[in-house]
Amino acid sequence: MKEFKLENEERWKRTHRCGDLTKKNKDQQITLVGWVASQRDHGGVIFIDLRDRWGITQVVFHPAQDESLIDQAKNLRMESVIGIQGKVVLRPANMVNKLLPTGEIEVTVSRLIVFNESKPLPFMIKDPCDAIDETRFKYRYLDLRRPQMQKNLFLRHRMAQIVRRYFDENEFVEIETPFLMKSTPEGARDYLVPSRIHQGRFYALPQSPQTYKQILMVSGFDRYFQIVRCFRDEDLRADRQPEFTQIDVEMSFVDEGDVMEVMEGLMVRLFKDVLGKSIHLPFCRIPYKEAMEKYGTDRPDIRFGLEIVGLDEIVANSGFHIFDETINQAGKVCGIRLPGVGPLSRKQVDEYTAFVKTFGAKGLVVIQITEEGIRSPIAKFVSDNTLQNIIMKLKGSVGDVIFIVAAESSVCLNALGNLRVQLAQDWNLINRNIFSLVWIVNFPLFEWSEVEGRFMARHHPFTSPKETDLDFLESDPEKVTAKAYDLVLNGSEIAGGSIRIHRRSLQKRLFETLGIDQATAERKFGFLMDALEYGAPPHGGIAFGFDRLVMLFAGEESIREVIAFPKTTRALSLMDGSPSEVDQEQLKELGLKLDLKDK
RNA sequence: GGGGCCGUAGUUCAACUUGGUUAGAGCGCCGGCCUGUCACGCCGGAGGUUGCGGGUUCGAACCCCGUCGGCCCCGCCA
Repeated sequence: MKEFKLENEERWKRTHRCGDLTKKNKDQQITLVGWVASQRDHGGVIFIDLRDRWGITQVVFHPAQDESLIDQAKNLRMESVIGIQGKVVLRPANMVNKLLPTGEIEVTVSRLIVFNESKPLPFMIKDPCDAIDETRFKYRYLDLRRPQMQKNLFLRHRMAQIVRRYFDENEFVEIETPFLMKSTPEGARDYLVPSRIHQGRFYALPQSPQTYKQILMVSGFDRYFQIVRCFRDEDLRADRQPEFTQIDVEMSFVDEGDVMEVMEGLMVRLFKDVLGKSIHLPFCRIPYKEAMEKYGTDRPDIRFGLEIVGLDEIVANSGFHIFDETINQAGKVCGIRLPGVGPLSRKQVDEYTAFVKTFGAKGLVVIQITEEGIRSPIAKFVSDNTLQNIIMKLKGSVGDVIFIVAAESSVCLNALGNLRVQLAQDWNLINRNIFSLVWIVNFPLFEWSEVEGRFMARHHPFTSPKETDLDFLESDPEKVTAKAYDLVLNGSEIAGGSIRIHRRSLQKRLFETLGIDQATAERKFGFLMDALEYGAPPHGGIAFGFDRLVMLFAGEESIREVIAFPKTTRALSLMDGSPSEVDQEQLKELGLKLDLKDK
């Protein structure tokens, strides 16, 4: 590798950026800096595509120029960083590159400096990237040079700015809350941070700034927001990272409708300013119960039909023991109808059966309505009458395929809810041009946890019950509805919030129902309970999953595509190698000893 | 914690089903040619601990077990 000198770098201050030059700049003497995006050596003339954040400009070396310049240009490698000085010239009409904004011109180079040569690359900087994820993550700095990744991060930036402007205009104040906070019992696993000064004690990284923002309401800030990192030590998914970004919002003296209205305004603004789309207000609101029954999930994608239909009455006492048994054990028999694409092959049916089994369903009953008649493995077990009733209830006609799951109620709905989405994808039933925004409301406040053997807060333990349900809090917790709301975009939960409890007495009752004894509640949440006793206003709020929102706006399938430095599904950072072991000295200073699980 | 797919040259893949001579190809890299390309083109060349460890076998990229890593899903994620 040749040495080069960086003499008098001032001279290499750029006059333009790589996306700037057009025929208006004809004959100007200019300086550009950037990366070598491609080098095309024709033996005589040499072309370089010079790239920076703003674009690409073709620069040309002509053989008439001095030898050392040509020699340098010949040896330029991809992704080396260079500066050039030269003259802007018009390209001959038949050489114009219509794909480039700068395609009408090129720069005839008279001077070249190589700021830094690049080694041969592990992969080409191009869209789409042809490297596997593992390689992309290891060389994330190269991956982030790709136009698509830059575009995604610019989009993320723009959305963050719009969010800030919107809330600022509406008199929300952005206040930073601590990253080092108290570990709390409920919820996800905490990331812990050992304290050096107080050995044996730990901070936790926030799962969300929930308690702080409530306390800011007690302090009278009335309207708060923050674009803030949150941390949850749980297993990862395409839409879940251990650290992720939330748009956190809280308001005082509001009810559910007030919070939703402000958020609808934000969504309207984002859709208009980012995507140029108008969306209709107010968003449709679906009660939790209806969402579960019709779509088998609390985050329904309503861009397509395939709604779930209950078949309990029709198949009760049908003589088909799987149906009968399910209903006897208080389970559910439900079906969905896939219109007009049948009949399906044996292989397709097997695949869908395997699919519902991953959600705990024991099997999948398929009824195919064909020109030749009805085909179904259950035809020999149930009466023609029952079969006809099922088809009638689902409004089936020739070419349709009906899928039925019989199982414990939540398993049945969950399996069909997921099958519904899978079918829509497989059979192209989703209109990609539509954005469906729905509020899910009237959530149950509690959920019975088999694992814990107690009721758990479905949202979080500070969520207010509806006043009408207060009497059931102790007697029949499952009946209590929460003042909670989720916002769902195309089947993705992008925000969730609630009106909070603002009186200590009610908060205490809630902890009791959750099986958190008074001492524990006092120890873990005493500061919040205390605050509620000093003039806490009625308040509520919401939090958006910012990464998911950006992902959906970017049309990406994974939030890793909109996070600069993401973790893998094993929560590793392949670029910097975190998490990593630390020196004994560091542990000692913190008063920690390792007691590792045997492998 | 569980299930599925995957790991072969710098890189992306093929060869694995059915074990058998020297593990192939594209891109990149190196050398040569080329004055209008824009993923330039043409000719030639180098480049491999088949993730790692063990087993089966006369013989393993291929079969088996374990392990590490990537992706997707279930559980989990107040």
